[in-house]
Amino acid sequence: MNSVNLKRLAQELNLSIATVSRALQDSYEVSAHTKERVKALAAELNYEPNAYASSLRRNISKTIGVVIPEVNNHFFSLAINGIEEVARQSGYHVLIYLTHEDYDREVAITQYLTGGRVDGILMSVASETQEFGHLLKLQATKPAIVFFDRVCDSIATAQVTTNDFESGFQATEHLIQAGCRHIAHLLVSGNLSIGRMRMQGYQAALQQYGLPFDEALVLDGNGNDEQNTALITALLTARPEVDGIFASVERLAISSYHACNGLGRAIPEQVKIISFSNLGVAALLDPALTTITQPAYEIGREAAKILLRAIEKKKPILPTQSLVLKSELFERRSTAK
Amino acid sequence: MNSVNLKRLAQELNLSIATVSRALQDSYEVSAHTKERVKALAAELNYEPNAYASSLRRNISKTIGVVIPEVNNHFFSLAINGIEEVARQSGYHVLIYLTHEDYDREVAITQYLTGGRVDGILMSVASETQEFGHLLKLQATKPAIVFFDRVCDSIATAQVTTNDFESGFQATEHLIQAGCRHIAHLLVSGNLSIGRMRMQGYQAALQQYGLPFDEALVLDGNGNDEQNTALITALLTARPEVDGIFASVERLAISSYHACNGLGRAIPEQVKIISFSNLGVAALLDPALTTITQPAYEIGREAAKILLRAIEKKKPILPTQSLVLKSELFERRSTAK
DNA sequence: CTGTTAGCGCGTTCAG
DNA sequence: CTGAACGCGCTAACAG
Repeated sequence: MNSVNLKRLAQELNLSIATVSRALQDSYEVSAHTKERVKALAAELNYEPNAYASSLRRNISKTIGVVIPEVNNHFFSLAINGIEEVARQSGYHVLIYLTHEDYDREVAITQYLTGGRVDGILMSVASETQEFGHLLKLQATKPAIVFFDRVCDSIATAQVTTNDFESGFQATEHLIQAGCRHIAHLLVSGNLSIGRMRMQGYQAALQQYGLPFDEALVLDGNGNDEQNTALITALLTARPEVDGIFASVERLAISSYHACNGLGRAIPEQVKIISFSNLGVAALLDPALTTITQPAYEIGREAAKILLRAIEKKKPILPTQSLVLKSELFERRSTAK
Repeated sequence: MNSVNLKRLAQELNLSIATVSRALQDSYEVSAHTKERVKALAAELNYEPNAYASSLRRNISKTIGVVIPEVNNHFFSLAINGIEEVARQSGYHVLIYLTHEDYDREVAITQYLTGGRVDGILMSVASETQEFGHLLKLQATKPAIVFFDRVCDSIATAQVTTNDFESGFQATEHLIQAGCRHIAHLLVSGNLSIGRMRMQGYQAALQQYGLPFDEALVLDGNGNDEQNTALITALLTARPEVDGIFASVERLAISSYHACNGLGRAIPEQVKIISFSNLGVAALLDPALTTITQPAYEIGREAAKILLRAIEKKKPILPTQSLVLKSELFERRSTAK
């Protein structure tokens, strides 16, 4: 272990530990001269305070935990980016935990976090999670929580989300205005709040434009890519009138792309595709795919800001601090019509 | 703060703090009966040990730090996945720090980590980093370090890398065997070890197959996507004989793809492209792009395993424990010729 | 088998 | 302005 501690500095300078401690904290009750001496030696010996001793004493860890389903996803990794940025600026450290959409892991993780390891938590709940007892238990102990993207309404705290209903509406409207009359919707994990909201936006748009809602045009793409492609191919074969596809997640847009290519349906002449882009891939796939992008980086930043502000002020986080950011509909370079 | 601590348990059970502590650790010198009583109450009150007190006392944090350039990258996020997996299994926590390829941040981060916050560090050095003083300083204090992917040879420790020279050779050979005679190489950050190795593999393959090395066919793609696309377009225009492109990173393969499309060069009939895939995108772009994929997840796992094993055994990490994993050349579904 | 004691390194009284 | 003393919650050595 690193043996450069306050005691060592105090000995070398013939000062007491208390004075050294105060000097390093720029306490007003220490002479400028001693401050200089102390800081000089600290720098020379590469003194770094022991974070755990400090945390133990002050009951503050300067650490936040990020609990997310996975990291290998454009949305979440951008969010982490934003979180880390804000945390670093405020001198906080970031612990990361992946649930892999597994309920049991989520419970185990929240249990660790009860132990005072973190001052606050940023969380996106796993798709499997249906019970929220572990979150209530967590809330009962110290750490502040802010949910982002995948929220939990049972807990009274702030949430940072995107306008999924509106975006779903907008996406569908985009296809309708482009001339589509038979629009399929590919959703994922009906269990997730975000999927439901997007779906509702889809239905609302259909209704507003006087198009029928046909349940047969809604697919649940829970399988792997091959299975999804097969499902979509089957749908397009059975219902050749489908002229638009609204994919709730990017993976399904890619499967749609392959399905259309396989069937020789031209994109976008015969079938127009619009998709949420959480992978950042579709934008590169084909200029003809229109994407809706969540402001992942900003979501991370804003969620972290709310959390850190609450921690620093030692105030509870209120649901009224929730934020809804806007996704951006991104139409690729105009396709040669 | 959570006031369920050993003292509280001890009081309620009329036992000493020490006994409660031992019981919770399944010490052999505690009666089965008391163990039961203690554990029952601990479970009931949701006792979770204070991690910092324990760390302070035992001088072990059960935490590792991961220092990487960015997280929004298929390679690094998969690596984190592997790291988190191994860490979780061994009861370790994972702190994450992003350098954004910035030398000063890297220095600041390594300085924090001197403070005993972590037992070990997994690191991929920033592309900007040329001086390694901060890493030497870090090594002088406690934490064990293992480098992965972007290594630092000045530090005597284990590294987990991929066979970049061989892969570069193999990629070039693949193009040659497919009939290419004028192969361009797109590299990135000549400063990075991995880029150099791939480039050397390229040169070695050319030599072995008796093809000339033409420096004009090597581009450094450090700009943004548009700039890179322009550069490649210029190259392909100036040197129409180019019939193969070996991209060192995926971003450049995508730019190549767009450049070829812009010039009306058919892929793969006129130009064959092969690329390292660190984004996981190219594989979806076009079946005609052949990719070389680093086993990112395994790299993360193996690096973490080496690190944790050393920590647990309290033994220094030797360079001889280094590992070289193999990248996989992944030829997409045979393109209809 | 259990209790007492002594720190880990730091921040914060309370005295001077 | 500085020092002595205490305790955060936990573990480990030493007694019994």
